[in-house]
Amino acid sequence: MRAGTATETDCAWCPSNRRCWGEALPSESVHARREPPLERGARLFEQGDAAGLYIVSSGCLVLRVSQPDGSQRVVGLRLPGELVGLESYAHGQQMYTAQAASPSTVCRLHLPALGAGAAHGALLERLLLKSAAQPERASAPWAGLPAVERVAAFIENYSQRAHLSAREDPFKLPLTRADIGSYLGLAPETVVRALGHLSQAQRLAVRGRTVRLGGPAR
Amino acid sequence: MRAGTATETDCAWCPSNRRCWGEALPSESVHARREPPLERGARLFEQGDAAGLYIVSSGCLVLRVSQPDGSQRVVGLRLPGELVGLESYAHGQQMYTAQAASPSTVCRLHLPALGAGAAHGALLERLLLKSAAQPERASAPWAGLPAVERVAAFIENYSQRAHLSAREDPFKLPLTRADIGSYLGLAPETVVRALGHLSQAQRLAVRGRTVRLGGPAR
DNA sequence: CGGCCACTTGAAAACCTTCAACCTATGTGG
DNA sequence: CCACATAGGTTGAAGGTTTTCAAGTGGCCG
Repeated sequence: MRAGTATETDCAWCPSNRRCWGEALPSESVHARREPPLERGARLFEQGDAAGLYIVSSGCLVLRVSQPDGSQRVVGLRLPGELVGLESYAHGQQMYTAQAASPSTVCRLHLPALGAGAAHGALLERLLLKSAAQPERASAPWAGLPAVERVAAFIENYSQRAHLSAREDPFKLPLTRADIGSYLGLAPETVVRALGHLSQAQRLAVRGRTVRLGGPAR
Repeated sequence: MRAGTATETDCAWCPSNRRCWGEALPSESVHARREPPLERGARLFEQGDAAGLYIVSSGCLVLRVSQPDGSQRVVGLRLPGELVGLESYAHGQQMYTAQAASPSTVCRLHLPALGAGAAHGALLERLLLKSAAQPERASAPWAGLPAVERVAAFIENYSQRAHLSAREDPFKLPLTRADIGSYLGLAPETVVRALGHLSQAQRLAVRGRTVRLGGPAR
């Protein structure tokens, strides 16, 4: 799939650096490695691969996640100037598979071993800004799922993010049904009915805003 | 809505710093300003306010965007240890309104004037990691919209991100209908029909994967 | 030319939204 | 302390949208 050799360069010397960084760069500021071109369909990395951060120079990458049930979903697009694989630095491995949707070129950015200190402030600063500007982060993983599953995914996600001591402890949702609906793209009534179904299927216990994961059985 | 006084502190001295940063901090490393507590319903900032970056210490914030048609949508949640307002540093102003869903406390992080150089590498590094770990970025703005609008929003968004020279120029979508559908949470057939409707309404011209924005009229 | 893949179209079924009514909890003023 | 007002929550039925299934078309490459 991938052929050719990678070449180490400084972005300041790259003719297309404005597309990537949006401004002229002082030399020595951003060190990158241009990867061999990706033909249509080639994969830059797979979900689960070792962490690695890239910036798209030309073309277009599609990001896909494999779901537990074996199906795949597209969770993002990356166009020139956008970052690919940033999430991997927080999770230790790639969170999605990146595949070229059209012939593409990318450069690998070497994050100087995180923790090495204040050495590369300028690069970090640029990356942070870019990251903040990035339009999408693995967009709504529940898009396309039936309403019941969307609500279940939301509750599950919430309970993980809130640092709940014991998974069995009941907790209180701070949101109204209308807010949950607005967040998931569902009508409030649908949220109510979905919670009802989940309750009945013993996947969780709901009373008002109080929720407990896993029915009496689990 | 907001009462009390903000107090400048160093996160290293804060009893709850592990919740925010997940590890012990060397003193002098992260300087923050604890804001007065937010009661339920209080707003930390409004969409359009001046840029500002906060970290949630306790409680829960809901992020809402006002849509052109006047309606509001919930686009995100922030729980303790998560960042609020990061996007504002890339866009110059807050991209959403942040409101306390339950009584909450937040600290404001002072990003030393961006561009000031490598001074605060450690903080930048932490922020970048946090940003990469952040589960959601203003999640799918098209959730809940009818299929036709979702597809329209997707095409519009794509054409803006690709740096297309003239808005009238036709361009080529690198994705199949199935991929677009997977991304938007729609069946491929629905994407086809939606494109048909948009074409017929002269909102865009589609032939195969070639698209031109705005009908012959615009 | 044949095969494959993407794309398109139609009809039935499933799902979700909408509308409307009603219920429950909470808090306020009398 | 009770009556009432309000906001959130719940339930049912009708209607619209989307999905699914099935069949057929078109382009590209061996």
